[in-house]
Amino acid sequence: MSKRTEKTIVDIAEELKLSISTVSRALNNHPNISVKTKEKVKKMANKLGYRPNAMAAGLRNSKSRTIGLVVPRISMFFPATISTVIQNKLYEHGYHVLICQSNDSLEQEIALAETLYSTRIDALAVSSTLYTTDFSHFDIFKDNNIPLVFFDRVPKDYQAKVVRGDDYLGGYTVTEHLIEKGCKDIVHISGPLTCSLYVDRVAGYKNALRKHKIPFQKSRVFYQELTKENAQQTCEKIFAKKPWPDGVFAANDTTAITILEHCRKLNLRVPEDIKIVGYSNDPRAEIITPTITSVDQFPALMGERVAAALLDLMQQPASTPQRYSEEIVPIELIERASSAAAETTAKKVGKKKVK
Amino acid sequence: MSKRTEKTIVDIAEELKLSISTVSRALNNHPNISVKTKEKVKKMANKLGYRPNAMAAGLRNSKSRTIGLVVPRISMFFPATISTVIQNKLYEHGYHVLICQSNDSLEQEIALAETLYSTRIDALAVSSTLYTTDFSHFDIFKDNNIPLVFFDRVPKDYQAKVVRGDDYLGGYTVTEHLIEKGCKDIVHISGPLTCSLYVDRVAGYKNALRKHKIPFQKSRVFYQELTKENAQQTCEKIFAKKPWPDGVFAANDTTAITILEHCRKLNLRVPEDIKIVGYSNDPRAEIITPTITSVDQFPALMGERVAAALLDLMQQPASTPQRYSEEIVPIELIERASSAAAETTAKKVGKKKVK
DNA sequence: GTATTTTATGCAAACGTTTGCAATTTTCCG
DNA sequence: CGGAAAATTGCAAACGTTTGCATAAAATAC
Repeated sequence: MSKRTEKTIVDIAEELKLSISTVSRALNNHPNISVKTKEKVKKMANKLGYRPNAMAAGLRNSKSRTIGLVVPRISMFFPATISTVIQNKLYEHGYHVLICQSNDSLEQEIALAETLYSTRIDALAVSSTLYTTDFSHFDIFKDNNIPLVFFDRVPKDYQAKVVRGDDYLGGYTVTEHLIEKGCKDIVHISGPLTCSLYVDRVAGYKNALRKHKIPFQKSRVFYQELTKENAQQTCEKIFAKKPWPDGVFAANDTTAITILEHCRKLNLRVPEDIKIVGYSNDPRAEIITPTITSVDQFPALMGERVAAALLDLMQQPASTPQRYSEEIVPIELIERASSAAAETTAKKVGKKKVK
Repeated sequence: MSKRTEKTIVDIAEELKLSISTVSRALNNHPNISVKTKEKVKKMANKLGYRPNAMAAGLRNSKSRTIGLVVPRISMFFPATISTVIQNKLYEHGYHVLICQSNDSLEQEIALAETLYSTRIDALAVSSTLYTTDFSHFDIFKDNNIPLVFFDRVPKDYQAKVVRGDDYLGGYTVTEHLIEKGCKDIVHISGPLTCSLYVDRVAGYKNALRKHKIPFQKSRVFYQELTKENAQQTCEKIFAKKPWPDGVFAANDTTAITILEHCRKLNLRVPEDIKIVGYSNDPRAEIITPTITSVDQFPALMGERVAAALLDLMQQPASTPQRYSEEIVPIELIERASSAAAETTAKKVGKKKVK
């Protein structure tokens, strides 16, 4: 294999005794080129096994047709689903998506911003690290009029297009739900407050308590990265001394599941002795016994909104003042067995899948 | 914002009254450049907010520093984990990974191969569609000496580097396990035979049966895309008429879970009346009640092997005859409650998490 | 049959790097 | 201090496209 095998439009031009520009235009279906020539060119391109060089084209018109996507991790249900949707949607429009993971490390997120900029992505969508409070590493994109969309984990005070869930309402709804089912002492396991969405959920939690005249107790809220390990530790703390809570609002399903398992070990009955609600509606929530009440955040819908926002921003001329609107994706409480009211437990559990 | 804001090495050169080449070399730490100049250049680069243009560099030396990754879907546990590992590993070495999803559509896979080639990726890793039997759309990569690694769902007769699980052993081990636990009539729900890994698992299943003198019955094997919906339909068929099987070997965990739920509806006790084993060790398998025995395929290890193979192949000069070796990642049966022997059920179930 | 419009093609510059080779400067040594 | 070797720096071409402008060819009009 002698290398030198890469065919270019120059080769096509020579072969056909045409100019390079004609070939380029023919391949791009430029209207000024006659149908006859176009056919000839395309046929020859095929024959020679020509493949366009995206880097050359990209360099020429400073468009990479690639979009950056930064998420904490794709192994988590919620961001994975969103990423899938974004990618498929944008692919339909001829864009590649560079899916990158920050692994919830601010340092990695900063590095990613830098290298993604170097690849001259046409737009960027990001769901930030839990610990990102300063978003200035994304300034480059703004400064250069590169569409920038934040979703799910979004900045608080940073001018940019935002697509997020209704976390205040989520927190409120869950808490009120638990109260209505009879809980008087509800623990909330939250993510760190460096992430605004948890701030909102906590606010919802507090307001629901207030509305129902239940005193808010600082000691009943825990702030932590929502991993299984942390959930286990927190369980130890919660159940170290009585009184035990009769309700738990966990800010994700991994945490809810871990608590459920812990309760099982303590021979606490769920939902009779303690009710549990998670968040995000992870597929595991409806598989475990008892099934866990959770909050659906409609990740597919969010993905579509993000994709639409990206396409929209790329459409409008760079001169257009970037739109900094905020879109809110609805949430829906999915009631399951883990939070059923005591007397209706049997019914509720039996209810699912009534074909 | 007047555009024209993008700084280039030319700007740095002018600012510093240096030549473009010196600037380029300085930024790349070329040994011929004096330390003093390097510092000066880097400082100015910073000051001007210079960011290298990866496309220009890529065009010049026909290296994109980007690697393609094609998987059926990233929302599935197994490929998601592998993708994560590959991406993180390659990122450490300065490569981007374009994670793309074929959505199990051959058509999309072919299109992806084409467009990924156009972006001049430096290497490609792929886990194919269930239905890919003809792999010739990847010929372009081979013909142009672009490293090509297949993993998990790999081709049967196609010259390329391959990293795959030990599916024959997996099928054999699961089947023998069920037999040893007392099953006499084992149904196997397999993926379509267009995908070689299922061929291997079926072979393992058959051989285990033969070894234990259990006749193989064609009607006890089902071939289907392993979705929840298909699993439900197959359940209908299996339990439409007696005798019912006393063991099920499902080729993935989604299927195993669906069967388990179906058995619950039929008031069949698992594992007492029927034992179930899944495949891939999805996190859901150890959350459901009873927990489901499954086969760990060590996705992280596989991801590392794939990443290593990619890096290795990119290292060696294009002239080196491409190595077409096959690496086999081990598997391990993770025994759980769903396949425990009748008499030991209690013990087994109680055993997990004995702190 | 010439002038004018319309349609189709070609020229050449530009995009931002990298790099072989040549040129220049510095260092070193007797 | 002269000259050679070593250390720096610069020139210019190349990577494969796209595109404004100019030109050529064909079609239309008079």
